[in-house]
Amino acid sequence: MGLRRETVVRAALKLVNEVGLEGLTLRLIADELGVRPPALYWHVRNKQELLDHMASLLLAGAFGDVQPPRPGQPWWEWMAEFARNLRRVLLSHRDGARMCAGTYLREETLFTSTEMMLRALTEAGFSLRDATRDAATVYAYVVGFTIEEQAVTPAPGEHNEQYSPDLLRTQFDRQRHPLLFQSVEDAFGTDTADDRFEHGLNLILSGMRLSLEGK
Amino acid sequence: MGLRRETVVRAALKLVNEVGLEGLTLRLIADELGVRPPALYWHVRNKQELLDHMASLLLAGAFGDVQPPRPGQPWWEWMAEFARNLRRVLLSHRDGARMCAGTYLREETLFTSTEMMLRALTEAGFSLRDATRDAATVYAYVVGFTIEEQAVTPAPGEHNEQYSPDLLRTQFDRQRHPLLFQSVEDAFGTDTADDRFEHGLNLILSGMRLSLEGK
DNA sequence: AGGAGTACCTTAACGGCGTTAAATTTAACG
DNA sequence: CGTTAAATTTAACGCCGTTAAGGTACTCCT
Repeated sequence: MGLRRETVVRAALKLVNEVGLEGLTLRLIADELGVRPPALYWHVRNKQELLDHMASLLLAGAFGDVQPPRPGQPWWEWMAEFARNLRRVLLSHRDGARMCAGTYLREETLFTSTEMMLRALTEAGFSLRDATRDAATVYAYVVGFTIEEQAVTPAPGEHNEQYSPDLLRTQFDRQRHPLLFQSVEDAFGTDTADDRFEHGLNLILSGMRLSLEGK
Repeated sequence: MGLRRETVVRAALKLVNEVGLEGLTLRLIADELGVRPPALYWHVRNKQELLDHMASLLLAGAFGDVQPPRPGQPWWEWMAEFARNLRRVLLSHRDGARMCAGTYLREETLFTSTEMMLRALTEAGFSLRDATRDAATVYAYVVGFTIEEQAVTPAPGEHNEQYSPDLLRTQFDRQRHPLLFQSVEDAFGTDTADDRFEHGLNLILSGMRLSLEGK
C-alpha cells in the first residue's frame, strides 16, 4: 500500500507553492494525500525534518544533474551556469530560498555534485581549500540574493505591496536621501532582478579569476 | 503609563537570544513585560510586524553609527569594515541572520547609512547603478553566509549536533567523495568561520576593484 | 490454517499558538 | 467631576504540531 516518504515531501513541495511557507501545515499535507495528520509521522520524525527533506529535494533539482565542464568550457562559465541554475530552482518554488537557507541537506546526489564542483575548481588550479571557500561564497550569495528577491516578489507575477514603488517613494525623502531615492527609481525602472543577480555573480567570479592569476 | 513599542521590540530581541526564533511567542514576550498577550497588539499590528521591527532595530546597530570613510581610507577597506560589522551584529543574536533575511526594514537610520554608503561608492568612481548593485551583493553575501554559519553554530559556543565532524564523516564516503571528505576535515580543522568569511568578502571586493579599473 | 510480527494508518486528545471582540482600567483635560 | 482617548485585561476561537493507544492489513513461519 501507499505513501513513501518522497510522496509526502513532493506533496509538501507542491503545497508550499500554493500557500507559502507560513501556510504550510501538516494537516494540509495530510488532506492533500487523503490521510490523517499523524500518518505523516510514520514517514518523517517531525515537521522540521520534513522541511529539511523538502529543501534537499528542491536543491537536488539544481545540483542533481550537474555535468562536468564541457571540453574547452572555462570554469567561470561553468560556475556561472551553476549559480543561475541554483537561483532558477530556488525561484521555482515560493519561499524556495528561505526554505533552503541553513537547512540540513540529506540528499546523496548533493554530495556527488559538490564533489564534482570541487574537482572542476581544483583542476582549474584552485587549492582545495580555496575551491571550498569559493563555492561556499557563491552559494551564500545566491541564497542571500534570492531570499531578498523573493521577499519582494513572493511568486512570479506577484509583488509584495510593502515594496511598491509608490509606498517607497513616500518613505524615502528625496532631499535627505537623494542617491537612495534615485536608486530605488532605477530598481523599479530599467533594472531587472536578473541584471542585479548577474552583476553580483560577476563580481565574485571576477574575484576568483583574479585570485587564480595572482598565484 | 509605560510600554512603548521600542520596549516591546527590545524585550523580544532579548528573548530570541534565549529561546531562538522558533521559541519566541507573543505570550512569552508578554510575560517578560508583565502584561497579557493582547496588550502587545496595541503596539504592533501582528507578529510579523514585530519581527520586522526586531530585524530593523538589530540592523540599526550595524548600520546605525556608520561613519563616512576616514580621510585616506580606501573605499574597499571601508566596505570591508561595514561587512564585518554587519556580520558581527547578526551573530550577536541567535538566529540574527534568519531574522534579518528578507524582512521589511523600518528604521530611519538604515536609510541614512545606506545613503552614506552610496555616496562613498559613487565618490570613489562607481556609477550609482553599480554602487547600488555592489552594495546589494555584499549585503546578500553577508546575510547568506551568516545564515549558514548560524545553522551550524546557533549561538557562540553551541554547535548543532547534525553538523558534528563524527556524524559527517560517516555520511561522506571517502572513496566516492574524496575532495568533499577532505574539505570537511579542513573545515573542522584549521579553517575558521572568520577565515571563510574574509575569503568570500575579499572575492567580492576584488571584483569591485577590478570593475572600477576597467572603466 | 493459524498465529506472530511488522508496517502503516486512524481516533482521540493535549497543550500551546496567534489573534479578535468586548469590557475595563488608567491618564489627560476642560 | 465628567468626558474622552489611550492602554490593557478577560475570555474565547480556531488552528497548530505532536503524542498515545489502538486498529488493520500484509508477510512469514510452522
